[in-house]
Amino acid sequence: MTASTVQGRDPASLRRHNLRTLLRHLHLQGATSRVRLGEVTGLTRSTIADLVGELAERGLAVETGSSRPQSGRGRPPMIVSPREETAYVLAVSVDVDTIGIGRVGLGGTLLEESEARHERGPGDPAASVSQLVRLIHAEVEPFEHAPLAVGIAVPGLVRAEDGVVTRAPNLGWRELNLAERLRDELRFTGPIVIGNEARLAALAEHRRGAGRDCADLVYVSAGVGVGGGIVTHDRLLTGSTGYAGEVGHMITNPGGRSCHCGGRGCWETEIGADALLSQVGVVAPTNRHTALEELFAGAERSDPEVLEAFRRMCPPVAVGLANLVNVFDPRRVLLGGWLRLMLRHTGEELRTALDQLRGLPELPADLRTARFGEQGRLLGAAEAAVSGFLAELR
Amino acid sequence: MTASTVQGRDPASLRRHNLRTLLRHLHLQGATSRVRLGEVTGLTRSTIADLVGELAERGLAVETGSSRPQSGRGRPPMIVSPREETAYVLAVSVDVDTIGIGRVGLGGTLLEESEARHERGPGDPAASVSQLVRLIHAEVEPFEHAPLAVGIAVPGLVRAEDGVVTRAPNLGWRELNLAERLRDELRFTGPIVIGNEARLAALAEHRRGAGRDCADLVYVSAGVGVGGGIVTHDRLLTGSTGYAGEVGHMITNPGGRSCHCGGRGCWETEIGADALLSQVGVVAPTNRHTALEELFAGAERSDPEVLEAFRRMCPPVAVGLANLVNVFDPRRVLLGGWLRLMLRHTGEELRTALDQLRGLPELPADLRTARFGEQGRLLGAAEAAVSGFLAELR
DNA sequence: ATGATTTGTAAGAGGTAAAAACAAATTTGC
DNA sequence: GCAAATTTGTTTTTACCTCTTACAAATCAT
Repeated sequence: MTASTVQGRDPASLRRHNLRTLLRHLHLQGATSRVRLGEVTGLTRSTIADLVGELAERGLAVETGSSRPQSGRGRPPMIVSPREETAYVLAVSVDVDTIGIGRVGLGGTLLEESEARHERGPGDPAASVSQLVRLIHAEVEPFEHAPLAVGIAVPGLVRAEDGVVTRAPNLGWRELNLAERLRDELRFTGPIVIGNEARLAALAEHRRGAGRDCADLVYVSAGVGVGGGIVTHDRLLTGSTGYAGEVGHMITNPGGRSCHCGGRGCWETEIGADALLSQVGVVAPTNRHTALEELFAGAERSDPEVLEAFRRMCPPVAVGLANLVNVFDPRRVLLGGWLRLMLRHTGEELRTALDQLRGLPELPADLRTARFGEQGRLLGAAEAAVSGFLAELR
Repeated sequence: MTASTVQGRDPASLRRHNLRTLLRHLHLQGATSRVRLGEVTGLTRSTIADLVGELAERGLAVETGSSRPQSGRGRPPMIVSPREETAYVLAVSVDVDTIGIGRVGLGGTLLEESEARHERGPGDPAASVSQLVRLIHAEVEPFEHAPLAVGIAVPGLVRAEDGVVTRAPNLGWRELNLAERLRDELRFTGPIVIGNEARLAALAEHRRGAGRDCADLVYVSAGVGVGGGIVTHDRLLTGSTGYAGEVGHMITNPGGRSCHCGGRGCWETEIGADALLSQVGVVAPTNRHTALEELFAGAERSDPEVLEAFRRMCPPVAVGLANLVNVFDPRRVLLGGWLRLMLRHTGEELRTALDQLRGLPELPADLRTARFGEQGRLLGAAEAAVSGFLAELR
């Protein structure tokens, strides 16, 4: 993400700004009539016609003579739609064991998706990088047009100013300029945007999920660890080093156990997978993943033991949520991972615990389940890629 | 704060944008040569000349044939300065017992300041409003020109979208549209911006204080209560109801005492004035204010008993700071109120407590004392007023 | 004093969007 | 069916803003 200097200076930048506004609207709202575009942007019919013409020429939009339903009388309007065939981004989700790739059209629909085992070298990102290059090439190969941009979700810290992955402990990466390495090996000149997976999942929820209408949003997802992302003023929080929104390391129990981050009493140690599993009597499982799957399955069939475990977890979960709500004052709080199950099955208890902790009954927190599960990070990577493309649009 | 629709649409809005950019630069950076303005904005000499001409005509800027020191050879540049005499804002700080008013010139200097006892009615804001009107009129009276805007700091919750004071318990206000009431009684058509005092103090630190170069900033001030404000991406956080940044009600001790907010274990109950005073053996003082003054005086002369109290307060203070740092990842943390004294006298202990709690030694928190004390909220109100003026600039 | 350098000024050109006038497509009313 | 009303698209003209270019002014270096 290169820091764009000034928004608008000369007439040309004014046009870029208007083109961007139109494209962003098409991406987020989908097919829109020309007239509606005019109302939204404040531009006149003639200007809209001109701008849309340019978008069509560039292969970013298509105009279709109005589709079916005729609402008023007058001449039926022309409908402008994002052109997914030629205008798409590539979304990549790098995980510890797998790499997911998706092609997402302008407009936000996931056109294709594929997954591969992540063949990574010990501590050395070289193997990962070259596998990424192969996978991306394979994904783009069948299509005539190159992607507009590439977005990559990574389980690690990403410095906002330059997109460098400063630390990804689970991958063994440190200070890796992934975008630069990929740009060199990929022969791709468009924007390559890197982001933390949880932050990108939050972005996906904000743009297309359960937080579409919320300018201020807190997203928390509990799995093995506790990740999250925060949107304020319709923007994803990054902080000065990309650590912002790393809610798992709030200190919710100052006297608690020490955390792998080096801190003490982190939320993650209180409500992470191990804490949850210990509530059903599973301590130090041989395979944490399958143990969790079993627990989740138990929740689905309303196993009383599992529900009781959820109930006992409500207070520590509520402490963290109370903190977040009291500091960020979000319009909505979205819960992912197994917190979704908790909200669904023992939501009443969770809300009660939260209300008791934080007071302010006239400003109740709006807890909801996140819309996307595993797919969130991929969709978020796509959204970040689109934003990157729009930012660099010339 | 009326939500401005689009940034730039037509050529006229482009000019407005450029005028705004120039004015903002002059306000924040002070006198600047024309050439430098061109470098900063990317505009050409001729355009700068034109724009500066308009600013001068409007009484917002003055051009002075270059002052003294000649650096290079060529023709000496013309210097553009904000014109404080005609371009100023009014800053107001409404407090429980006093009302402070200041005249702040474009450029940020406090030109005059005055204070009056706050004569408020019981629960009814009418008396306060009419006193504000009188004080503001008296302040503006001697000057030919009306202020560009008015900014008001209030000890209460201010809804960001419409500037309504939703709750100010210490004043007995609820759902008060202060801006509207003042606009009617004041016969003033310019922007009137209302903000929470702690948030505005944070803004002042960001724009002119100890956080000038920080896009991400956490400000915490402890007095009787614990207030704060948070800046991210160079913007003040407001949240959906203006509660964002109300750090005193983070829950730092889930098992702690109940707080007046209705919550439990709030940071404010852990590190507020009463908690601090109890550390020096003062419980339920007859006059909390004078007891605090005494304690602070003790700190100034390094009274060992007071320093020991500070030391004992380090852990609970550190818990809240660790939370904030881990969630916001700020470039810097600014401490106000008596936390300034704590940092100055027992900073070593505070930093140690913080580091032990939060781990991440490679991302150390940068704790600093805030620059402004009581004056911060007034200067912040002025900054908010200038922002309001720039936003409404036509 | 002369040339180099930097900055200010003025006139003309280019690009962008708005305004106005007109054309096209559809519904409504008869 | 046909005309009027309505809405939208298209074309032309106009206005605005900034840039480019050329030239003038003010200072320093030699």
